[in-house]
Amino acid sequence: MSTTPMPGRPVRGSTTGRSLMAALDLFGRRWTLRIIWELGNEPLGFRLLQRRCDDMSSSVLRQRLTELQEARLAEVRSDGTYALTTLGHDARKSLDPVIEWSRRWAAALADAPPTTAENADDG
Amino acid sequence: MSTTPMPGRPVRGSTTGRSLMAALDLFGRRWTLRIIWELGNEPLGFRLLQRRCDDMSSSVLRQRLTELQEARLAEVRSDGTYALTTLGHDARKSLDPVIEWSRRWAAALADAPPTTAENADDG
DNA sequence: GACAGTGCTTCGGAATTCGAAGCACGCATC
DNA sequence: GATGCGTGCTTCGAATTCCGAAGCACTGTC
Repeated sequence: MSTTPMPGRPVRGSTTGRSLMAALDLFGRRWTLRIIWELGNEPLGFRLLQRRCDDMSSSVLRQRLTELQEARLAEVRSDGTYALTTLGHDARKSLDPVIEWSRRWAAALADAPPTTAENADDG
Repeated sequence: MSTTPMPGRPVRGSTTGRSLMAALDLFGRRWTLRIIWELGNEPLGFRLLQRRCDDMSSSVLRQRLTELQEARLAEVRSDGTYALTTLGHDARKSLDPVIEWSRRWAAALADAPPTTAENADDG
């Protein structure tokens, strides 16, 4: 454990350790983006957060929460719930353009549906 | 195969299929963010792209490239190199704030260095 | 033909994720 | 004080994903 990507130290699969690569590595882990997003809406307890994340595995959630805490993006509040730190909220806000893009993405795919094989005509 | 997250269809572990969740799932796969980033700088051939991504596994690169093509973010050009589509470049641009955030992240951690697991319990 | 570089595939092993179960705890109700 | 419920968190076997080295077919150069 404790392989949390951090700026300034080597990133998984890399030796550069540039902050961007560290961020890309941190965010490129399953559920991390989603957790930040859900936590950005409101502080949540462990089990409720798990439910919000499509009932993701509790073991992985625990690991992600630890990573997020080590990376100073999340913290435990006095009432026991998890919340984003100032840095965490800042990160979540940086995700806003991605959110907007996803809408354009959906619209673009709707306009020009993929003609690939596996996507048969479903009405 | 073909588990590429797409807006409008169920996302891995989910049944909502909202475009945001699809995007979060797509980006939350190892190397995906990095590939988009590298391809955003310039079109690259398979092996060169692999090198740019810290010599990531070719099998995974192949899979990511397929997913990116299915998601209409990347395409193969006439000269055989891979490049981002308009949608892909749009996505990469939406990542810019994340880049900027990663710098602030590095700066914040430098100011208040992590207490590295078992720490001196300061205040 | 020998050599080098390309995109891409295969495959055994390592790492990550999953999912269900369980533990210790607090808090009501009985 | 026993029962039931909900919590945060842990454990662990299995499924999935990722890794990494090797190899194939093809292209171009000498």
